[in-house]
Amino acid sequence: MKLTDKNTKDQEPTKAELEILQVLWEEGPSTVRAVNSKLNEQRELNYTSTLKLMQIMVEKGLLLRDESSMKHIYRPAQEEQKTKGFLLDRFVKTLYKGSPSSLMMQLLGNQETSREELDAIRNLLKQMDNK
Amino acid sequence: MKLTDKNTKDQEPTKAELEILQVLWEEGPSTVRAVNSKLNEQRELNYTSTLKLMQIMVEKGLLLRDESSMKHIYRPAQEEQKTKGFLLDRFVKTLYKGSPSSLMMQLLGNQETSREELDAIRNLLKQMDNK
DNA sequence: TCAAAGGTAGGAAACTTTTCGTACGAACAA
DNA sequence: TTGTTCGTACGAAAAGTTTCCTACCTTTGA
Repeated sequence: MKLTDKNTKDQEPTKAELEILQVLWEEGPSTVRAVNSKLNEQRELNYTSTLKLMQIMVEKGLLLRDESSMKHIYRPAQEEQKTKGFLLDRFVKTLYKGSPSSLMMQLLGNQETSREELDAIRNLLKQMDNK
Repeated sequence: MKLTDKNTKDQEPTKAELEILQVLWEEGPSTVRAVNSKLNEQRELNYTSTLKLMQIMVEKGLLLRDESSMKHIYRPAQEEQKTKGFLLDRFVKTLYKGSPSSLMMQLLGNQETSREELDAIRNLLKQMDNK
């Protein structure tokens, strides 16, 4: 992280940080051990590695920590939707010149999308019309 | 890059590498100088930095290089759609459990999407029906 | 009581990615 | 011819990310 970003509400979780956020969004506020256990279902990772990363995330403002008990409880500083929305916007901007329909074209053309998914998208558009 | 990945068709351009790919997709096969000039419209970046990065990308197999002239000509090894499709799939998988409609919901709910964009998406869905 | 288990903190090592300095050859203009 | 410009190659520094070792404290069970 650049010096100038130190206090500027950086956002922008790294890959490993995003993994941790996903666990916390899914499981709710958790201890380091709980998060680490979850991560270890996917890959091997030392307890202190997870601890260190989560400590860094507190410094960055990505996580909040309840220190009242000895076992600290961590939770995301931002809501899941807000963070993912932010990442999505950047993604569309970077790869598709900010055009959602371009992204859609890629997405639908790219691989088979299930009937359910297509219906869900159609309903979504209908709802937009009604507004 | 891990040793074990050295020869395994890595894909997965980094952030800076993606910038270079975007330029080459947009401008067509180019020299390092041309790419660097383009990049410098956005941010300051030394010529040799761009050179080094593009050399690395050749090693990784991300770019191809025509060395027949003194001024080497670089071009992407993969098509734009293929690479972006790959990145998009991973993005959906990582953030939205592989559900395109979830992503859409976020995208459309998140910010105002223009009438044109919505129409384009509707047409896209119609075309899917006709298949 | 006291050893074992489980917790945090902090620093350093290992990797990856990004940036640039330096060396050196080829082309070109004066 | 000769110096300036423009090109590549290479190595290393700088920056960013990830992993883990070690120290040390608290809790708990025998």
